[in-house]
Amino acid sequence: MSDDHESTLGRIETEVALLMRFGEATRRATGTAEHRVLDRAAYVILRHLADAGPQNVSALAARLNLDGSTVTRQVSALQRDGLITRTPDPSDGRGTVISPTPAGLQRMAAVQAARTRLYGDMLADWSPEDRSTLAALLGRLNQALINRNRPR
Amino acid sequence: MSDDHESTLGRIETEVALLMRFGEATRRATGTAEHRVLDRAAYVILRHLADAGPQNVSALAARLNLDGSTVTRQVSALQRDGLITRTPDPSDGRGTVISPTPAGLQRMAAVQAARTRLYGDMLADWSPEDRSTLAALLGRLNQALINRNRPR
DNA sequence: GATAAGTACCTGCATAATACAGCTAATTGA
DNA sequence: TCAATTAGCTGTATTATGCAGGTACTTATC
Repeated sequence: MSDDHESTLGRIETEVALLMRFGEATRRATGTAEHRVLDRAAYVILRHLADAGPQNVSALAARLNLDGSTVTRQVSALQRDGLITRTPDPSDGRGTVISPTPAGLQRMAAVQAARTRLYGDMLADWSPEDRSTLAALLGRLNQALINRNRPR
Repeated sequence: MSDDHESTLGRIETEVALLMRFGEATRRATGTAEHRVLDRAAYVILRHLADAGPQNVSALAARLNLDGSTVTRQVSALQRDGLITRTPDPSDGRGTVISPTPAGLQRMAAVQAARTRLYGDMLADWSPEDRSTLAALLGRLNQALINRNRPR
């Protein structure tokens, strides 16, 4: 347990906490008017549906660390706005499969593009190496978080 | 605007969004019982008081990207629990200076240590270089966020 | 194949953090 | 002196979330 380790971990902890604050503030500031539907988890849901294909509520909830009821409500809102469709699961009468609609994918892509543009602006003076290093390390950090939350 | 840039930025955007979700889930899971006081902004408030010294509500709100009323309530809760003290600002009769109490600093340090330990566990198999690189890049990312929010 | 146990989803509540609007008191500037 | 500004507080609404309970369906056991 060297001082180096401690201080580096402390810095990581600090920076992550700060990043959270900024992320929340940004989400609040940007998501007020038009696409309020994509607040919070909704964007991540559409994102995951686009990435991993249609799936049911439970799978989404497990993947996104959310309660099933929360996902149910998010999905209902998304359906109300025509961004996803619910179809009965042919292999399980209890379940419903959630699929993104073209409009949903479009909306998601628009938000994604806006966010990506935002990062592009902010990181305009970063070297490509630093950018891809950040992406890689964040990916590893998230993987570590996943492994911790799901020791399986 | 090469494809490399786009995809790297996209990855950063993805990973940050995921990190947010995990952070919220973790906070919810850990902060339930005992030190619920340090939920959300409260921890960051104590943290900032410890780092930057006693200051008034407005300064905290500006620094933490929060509404003044939110900070007022957080500070009230912290005072109720004996973690900060309010003293009249000698140089401005309207203001009150918020100072951490020893108990507050202790509580903050305990949470900080727990979080740091958590990161230590998760990043146990990371090389010291990768850790410090992550810390540095997160710091630069936050700085970029600060610069964007306060173009000043 | 009948019944018990488990699962998927939904709904009704409660909670927690937050913002906004409006208020009072104090400061500052003309 | 008085208008404009600022610091902080309080009332109200919003929003995302979890938990508890209910219903319909599935799976396993005998």
